[in-house]
Amino acid sequence: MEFFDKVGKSALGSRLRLMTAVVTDDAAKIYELYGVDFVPKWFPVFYTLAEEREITITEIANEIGHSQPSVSKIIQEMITAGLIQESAKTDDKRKNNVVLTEKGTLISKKIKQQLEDIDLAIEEIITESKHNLWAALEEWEFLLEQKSLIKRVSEQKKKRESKDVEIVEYKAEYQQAFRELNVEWISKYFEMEEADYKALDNPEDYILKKGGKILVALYQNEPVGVCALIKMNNSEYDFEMAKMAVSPKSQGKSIGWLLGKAIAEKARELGAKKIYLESNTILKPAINLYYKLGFEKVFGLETPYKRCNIQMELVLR
Amino acid sequence: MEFFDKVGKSALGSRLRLMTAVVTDDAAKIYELYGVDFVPKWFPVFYTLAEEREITITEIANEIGHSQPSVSKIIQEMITAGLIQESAKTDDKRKNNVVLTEKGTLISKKIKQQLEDIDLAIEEIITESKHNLWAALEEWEFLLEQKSLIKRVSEQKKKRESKDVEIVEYKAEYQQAFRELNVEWISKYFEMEEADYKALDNPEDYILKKGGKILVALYQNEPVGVCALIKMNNSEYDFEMAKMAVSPKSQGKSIGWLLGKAIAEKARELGAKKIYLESNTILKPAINLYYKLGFEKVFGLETPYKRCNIQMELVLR
DNA sequence: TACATTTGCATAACTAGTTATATAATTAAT
DNA sequence: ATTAATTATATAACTAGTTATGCAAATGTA
Repeated sequence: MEFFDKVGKSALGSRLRLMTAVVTDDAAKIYELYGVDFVPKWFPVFYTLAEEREITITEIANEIGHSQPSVSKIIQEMITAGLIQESAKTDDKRKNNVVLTEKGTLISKKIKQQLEDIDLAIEEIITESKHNLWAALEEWEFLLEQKSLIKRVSEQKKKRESKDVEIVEYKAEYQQAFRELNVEWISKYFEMEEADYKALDNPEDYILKKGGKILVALYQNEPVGVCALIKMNNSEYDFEMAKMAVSPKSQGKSIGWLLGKAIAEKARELGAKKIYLESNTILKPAINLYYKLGFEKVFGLETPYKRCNIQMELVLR
Repeated sequence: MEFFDKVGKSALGSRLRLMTAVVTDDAAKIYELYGVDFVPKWFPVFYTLAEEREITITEIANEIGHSQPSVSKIIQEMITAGLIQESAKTDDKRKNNVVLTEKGTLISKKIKQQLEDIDLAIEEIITESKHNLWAALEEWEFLLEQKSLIKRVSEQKKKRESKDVEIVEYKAEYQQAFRELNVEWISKYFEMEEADYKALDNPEDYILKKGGKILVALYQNEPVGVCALIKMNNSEYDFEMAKMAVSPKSQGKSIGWLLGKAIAEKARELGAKKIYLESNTILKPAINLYYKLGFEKVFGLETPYKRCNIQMELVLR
């Protein structure tokens, strides 16, 4: 199909579907060729029964990777066709154990030769081809089990989008964004406090002039995240990382991570050995981010904020 | 899936179906991730429209390998969703040309980034894997186009079955089979003639004692095909190949071919340079076989059989 | 030019799967 | 010993495709 060369790999699903149709269409013709009264979709169920003697419907479904209702229907069809029968009931009356009938066993023998021929035919194609479809499917089953396609795509998305994120120094024009982004999350989870208003209304005086820094994350030139480094009066810590806020609309672009990294770098540039932060454990994603950035729990410093119930530090190196 | 290791390659269809399901399930989630109001099955049609501007339903179907009704339904859904519209009718009033709406064009742009991300994610899997699924599918499409799976399987079947065919010399116990197999086809297509009865009722006297030979094809120890080499009174030919008959139930096992080859070999052993045969052109598969065995048309010999309308010879070397 | 054939599309009916849900039997927990 | 939760199955409704078929328009042909 020329189409697939044009579209690219994102049409993998369509390409697989077409190949599946080609193969299963021929499967039906193959049973006809061998004069066996058999429907291709029965095969996985039938095979399992031929191997396992006696087995429940749900067990078959798990074995062959179908849904339970699918197997349930197939079983009914095969009972009608006289290939299988319900076996002597077990003690568990919910279970519907099934076994091959005599006719079923006969067909199973008849089919054996056919399966070998198919095996050889497919083996022949594999020999003719450079890329082994069977082995590729096996590998893909494993790789997608390890990390699903949606996970992989979402990682690509993040990677691409975080490339479009730019971290810049605070300018007066970002004051409104600095205030709004912080007010948004603080008032959502807690209540705005005196110290908040001071810093957010007048970052120039309350943060920058005291020797602090503010960084802004721009996405498509719009400020979508902010974070401040506030000078502390403390022998152990030079700076507190605070007022980190990321617009909910821009989540999933690793903006928090990029801001945190940049702030730590900035603190290092300014000669700090350790930085400090205060937060609250109900902010799970934030706490998670702090751990990822390398922060560790500490105890005992005094704080003007009611909402603080966890304190952390990051040793810079 | 452990199941597939057990079953073997004949479950290729099932394995493909499962992989298709895994991939297309995630496809739906991917559109959700990107906040696009879009159904995965629309994609091939949508892509074609985005590329080709204006195109008919049947053309799309051919392009993407779907059936026409499938595209027809998808088009209807996408019209309802406002992504495409019927374009200014062409002069051919049967045709239903469709184009993207403005909304459609917008989504097409929005989707571009997404497609690139998917492409990269799949590329990543390909890099991680030893066997390239995408390339394998491409190759298989080509190889199955060249020779379908059913064709390949049927060749395997023939190959295997012809191994179980044994060509043996005539014995008295095969007289009944020799007669019946021949009577079956002769009386089906023509009428039994005087010369037939003589040879079939008493091959010992009429064929063997005159220096001829009869070979019998056994399949699972049952006689399923016969062929005679009859001594001729002719300066040019030593033998006539005649009374070849194969049981209709045993067709497709190359029995005719094996008998013919064996008869030619036997004639060579007996010192013949050329052998001769008579037949009728309504027996197309037979004539075909004779050509395959190397026989060529000749003209002019006299024959006792009414049914003869073609004469052939095989030069032995 | 009239009639047969072909083409493009829509619709209906089918297929092989799915998810959602109901029911009965069993097992676990109080 | 009840009651709640879980398990095994069946059934219903849905999905994404297929073939079969009918109709109207266009094309080919005697």
